[in-house]
Amino acid sequence: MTSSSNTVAHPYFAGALLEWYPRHRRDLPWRHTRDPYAIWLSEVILQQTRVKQGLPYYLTYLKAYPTVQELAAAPADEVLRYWQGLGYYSRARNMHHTAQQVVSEYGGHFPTTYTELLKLRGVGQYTAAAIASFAFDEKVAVLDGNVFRVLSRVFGLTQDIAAPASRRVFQILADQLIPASAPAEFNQAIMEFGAIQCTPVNPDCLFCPLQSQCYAFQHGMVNELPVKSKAKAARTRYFHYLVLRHANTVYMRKRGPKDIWEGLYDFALTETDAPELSATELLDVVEAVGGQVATDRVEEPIQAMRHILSHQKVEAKFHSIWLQQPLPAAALTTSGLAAFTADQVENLPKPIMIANYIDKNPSI
DNA sequence: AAGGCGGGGAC
DNA sequence: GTCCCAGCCTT
Repeated sequence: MTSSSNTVAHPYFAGALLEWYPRHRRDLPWRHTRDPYAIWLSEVILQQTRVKQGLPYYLTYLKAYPTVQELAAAPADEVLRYWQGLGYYSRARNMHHTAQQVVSEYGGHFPTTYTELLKLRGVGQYTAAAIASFAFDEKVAVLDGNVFRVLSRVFGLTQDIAAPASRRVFQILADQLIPASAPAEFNQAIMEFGAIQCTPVNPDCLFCPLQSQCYAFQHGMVNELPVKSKAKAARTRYFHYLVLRHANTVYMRKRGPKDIWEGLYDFALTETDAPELSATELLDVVEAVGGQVATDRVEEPIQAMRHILSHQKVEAKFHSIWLQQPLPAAALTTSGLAAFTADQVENLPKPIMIANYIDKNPSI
């Protein structure tokens, strides 16, 4: 615990935020609804995602699936296809599962309390608090990256915000600060304040309404707070994609669990510990999936792409390979590959790197 | 408690 | 290059 003087709730904190909010808030579509479905949709999309990036996806989903019933009834691949490019794809899979559960077990109506919302898949403490307060006016404080930062600076909390154990301290403080008269407004206000004014870099302290009560500003520690331990370095992986083609089809396969891009489609793949893959090894892989390389079209120029994720760097090489014959049925079962036309490929959910490769090679 | 899981934008 | 974003789930 920190010294008690730092954690005493300031009487003017909520008031200052609630005064600031209506004068600075952005006009965002999910702020015009009390529909728990729409609010849930927006909150799942905005997990670890900036408003600017998530906004078009929100509009897309609400148009494609205006109600939870329509989302529940949609094909899983279609739900995932709309998510393409947004990342953290388990959010889309969990969202689909929860939509079906809300329809089948809750009669199409979302739970109305924090505790019940927390039981839904893909709904954690933040999202449950957001829905409970925004849709049902429950007095429960949200804790997201913005809130951690604002509270850390204003109240001088030096706990590592990356450590799960620190959460308790921030939650207790936030629960003291949130006013019973305006829980939804307070939650919106503190997050918006963090996103617009109390930013991670170059916060606008000069015109900050909390300046006089901000521990970090008064102690010259704005750039020191919040304390956050560094993420460990990303590992590098070497992917060799075999873009197997025959006639007007290309072979793709759905990626499995326990690796990146679960449920998305890419090509036949072999992974190595080093950047290189010899021609012999390449042909071995083609053979392993039951392919016979056409003698006159062994390989087009190899294309290379690099893709950066938070936790991995993927260096991919694409080998375009024309097959003499379609892959035999038995090989398809073993490899998980299936033949798709260009139109079908367009509608498959794909990692952004694969989508980019296809865009650069329109012949597929 | 720690690790896995995306992609983009700001600096 | 680094950091972080309206986090959640699994181990």
